Amino acid sequence: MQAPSEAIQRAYVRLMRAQQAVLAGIEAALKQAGLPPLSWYDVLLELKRQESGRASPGHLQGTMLLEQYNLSRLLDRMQADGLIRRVPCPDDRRRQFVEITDEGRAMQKRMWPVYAAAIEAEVGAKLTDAQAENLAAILATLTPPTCRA
Amino acid sequence: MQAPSEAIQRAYVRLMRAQQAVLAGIEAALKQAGLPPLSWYDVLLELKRQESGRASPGHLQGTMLLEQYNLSRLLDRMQADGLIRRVPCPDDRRRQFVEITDEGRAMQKRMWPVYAAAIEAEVGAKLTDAQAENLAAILATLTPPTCRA
DNA sequence: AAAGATTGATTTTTCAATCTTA
DNA sequence: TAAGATTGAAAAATCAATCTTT
Repeated sequence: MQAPSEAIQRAYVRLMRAQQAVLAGIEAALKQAGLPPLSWYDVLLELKRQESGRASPGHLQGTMLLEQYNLSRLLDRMQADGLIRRVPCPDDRRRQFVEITDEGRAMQKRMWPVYAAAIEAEVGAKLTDAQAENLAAILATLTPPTCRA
Repeated sequence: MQAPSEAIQRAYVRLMRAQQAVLAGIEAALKQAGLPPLSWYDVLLELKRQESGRASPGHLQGTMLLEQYNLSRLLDRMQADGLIRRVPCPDDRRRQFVEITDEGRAMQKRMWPVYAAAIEAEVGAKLTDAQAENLAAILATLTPPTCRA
């Protein structure tokens, strides 16, 4: 058995706790404002970033570290709320595109101020920029290259 | 609105991604070994750490950052599997103790090698001890004092 | 009324297929 | 057969009460 060092164990536990605390604060702020959960924002932002306003489910899955079936149902809910729409892909009819709607763009704009304020409260208020740079650099080592923001 | 700086945003995103990647790796290792999820381990370890082998649900809730109703059902499942047992509290009959069973202790011992190897693979192999110390110190700032391992 | 814990109903996630096209 | 995506059934998480004791 490979026993992790004390230092590694401490870092691991704090990674879990810190993320949970930050995430809980942010989800609570969104809910408090009557807005949808964070995963919806992630999808909206990723689509909005594309010139075309579209991305393949596979791409979303990769950037969001989501299971396929999980994404499928997330998109169901977002489509039911009119924030995205599924568009068939002419080249390969197994595939499709997910496209952000005007309502989706409006929702992203509406969510950002609340989200930004929550990030500021949970992280910005507690770390200097130098600490944040340092933190980001170390954390990058723990994440596969493809999902590094 | 308080816009978080670029540095803060980067750190925030990487915190989310890194935790998710590490956690997914660990849960996968446990499942692969036919063991219960990580939250079960957290409960077992916290109980084992107590001299009496007992803790109040409120204490578990605090150390694990769990909702009350959520913990209640987690304990149901663990009790059904014989890993813990609920013991009435004589002083205050609203309260109770959660007590680890011999089976529970055995399960904790069985889980640790797999868990340890996964922490080593996900974190230990990617960070020096110095980086881990650094990381832990910065992350401590983001977590309420009560849940700092 | 408040604290500690649980429960019913609902939503979300997960697992294990399944369906369609390449 | 494999890739891309979805689905039914089961497990877990969530919300809004509820129950018991203080």
